[in-house]
Amino acid sequence: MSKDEVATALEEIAILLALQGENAFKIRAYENAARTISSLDRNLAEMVADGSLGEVRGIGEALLEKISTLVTTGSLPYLEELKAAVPAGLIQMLRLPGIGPKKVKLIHDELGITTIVDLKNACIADKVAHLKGFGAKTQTKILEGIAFLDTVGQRVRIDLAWPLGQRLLAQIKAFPGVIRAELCGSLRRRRETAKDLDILCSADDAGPIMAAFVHLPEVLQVVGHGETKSSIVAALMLDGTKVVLNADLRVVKDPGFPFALAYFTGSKEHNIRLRQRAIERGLGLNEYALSGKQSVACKTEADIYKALDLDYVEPEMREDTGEVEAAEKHQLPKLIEAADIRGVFHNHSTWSDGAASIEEMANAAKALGFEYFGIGDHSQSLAFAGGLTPERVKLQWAEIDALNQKLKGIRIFKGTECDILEDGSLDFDDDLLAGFDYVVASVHTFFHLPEAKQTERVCKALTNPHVTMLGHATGRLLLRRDGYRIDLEQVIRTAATHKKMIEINAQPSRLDLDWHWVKRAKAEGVTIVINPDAHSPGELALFTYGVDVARRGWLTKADVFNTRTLNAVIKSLSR
DNA sequence: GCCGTTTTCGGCCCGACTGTTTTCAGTCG
Repeated sequence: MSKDEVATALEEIAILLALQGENAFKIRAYENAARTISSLDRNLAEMVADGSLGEVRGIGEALLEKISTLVTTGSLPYLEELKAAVPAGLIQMLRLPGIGPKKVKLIHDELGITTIVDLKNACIADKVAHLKGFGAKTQTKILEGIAFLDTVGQRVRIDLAWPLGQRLLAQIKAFPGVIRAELCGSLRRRRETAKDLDILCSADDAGPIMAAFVHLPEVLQVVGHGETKSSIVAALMLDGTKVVLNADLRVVKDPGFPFALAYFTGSKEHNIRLRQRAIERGLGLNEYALSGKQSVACKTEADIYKALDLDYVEPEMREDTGEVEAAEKHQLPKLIEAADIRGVFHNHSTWSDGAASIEEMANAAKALGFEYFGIGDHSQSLAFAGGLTPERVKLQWAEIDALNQKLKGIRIFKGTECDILEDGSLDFDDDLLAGFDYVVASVHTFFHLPEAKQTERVCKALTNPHVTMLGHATGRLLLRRDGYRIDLEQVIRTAATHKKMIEINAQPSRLDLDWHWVKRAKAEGVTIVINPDAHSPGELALFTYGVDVARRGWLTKADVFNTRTLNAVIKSLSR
């Protein structure tokens, strides 16, 4: 069983225990273990085998045994027993806003309800309002929640959440009396998806700001309206997609702004580490202050970290995956920035399934400030995407040569996104591949292969001397489709051995390689390349989402190939 | 269920808001 599968199993245990009314700290132990396992940067099976898993913080005797069983046998009797004891419908109920494990348990124990449908009927029959701790409002809230179940509370991709967040933020900044305002939460940490928007502002008088917030034009529903905190459901149409997200606004006094900013940026796990650190120093940290016998004045977040004897941690690294330790030892990397990117390689034109000519794409790349730009249209077997035959490849090369004569200030590279065939061979023969400046090797077919076969297939492609980089390593589509099953550990090692790069595909629906694995790839010495996989001029700008992933994966400018100068890239590709 | 220079028991981050309650539990982040 893979790391992610083990983590999912542990999360499931935590949820099932909560529904049984177990001790909250026991539940947290499972939640923590799930997170710890998914962010391990070593092979889990190896750690089970050599016993080093038991040395990991948060993994004690009981968890070690359960994880070992999961890894070696692929299942866990304890989990199966829990599942058998808890109806699946109860887990669905947890998605209802304002409804947690305690209330779900009561609904089940008192009314024998096991499905959402039964719950809805019980609410309509006015049975739920009479439960202890429930009332008419809770019952109404449950019914509203069921009606919204399919639209609200779902995670949303960052490229959709970000514009909605910015739109709300801009209006809040314009409210009279607002001194400072910022997007916090997972959006500030640049997670690939968001469940809600956390917005913070400072002002002397919170009342008018709360009132104005719940009346913004994007408000679909007011969930809460307190003195300093309000929650809304906000909606916005973006390119034909209706984006619906919960948004919370908190108002604090301006001197407390840095504390609140740190607090609401999270992650929760990172905050807990900071607070524990404050306690060790005889201080207390919350969203208002860092204080002991007297409060420690902090003008910025950096001051807070300094007061805790830590270097400043960029929001993207605040996941409690080693950043606190690194900040203590002054070993945090200086993260790459969008401005460091000098060009991109994996892009499409009308030669295959793109929407614009090579010239239009190249000019758009130049307008973004890029020095070089690579076309990597599809290869022949991908007929549905207009894959190029060898004959058309040569015609395309001639066009690129002509454009390189004509255009100034941007160099176009001849590339291909060459399909990896089922057996791991490539879709063009070696002679043709040798004629490209670079080759992106990608999987677009046979997603269903068993993990070992898929891994062997991709690793074989990586041994081809003409391959430069691996495209979208898992084929995942965020919130829509899991990636194909593949042992990324082995893929990364193979890439390292054969000196191949791995792409961070910056399409917001992909963001593949995932940041957890980016960290791992860096540790193995693999060079990363950030590509927008642009199918139109406008999509070139998506590369910044790839930079976000790189930052979450702790990459510096030096770790990323396309931060290099044109001359350095030419030199490297001609080897 | 985990952890330990306060070490094998008794803690485990903490505050806002809501809805239910006459002082608080549950939920959320």
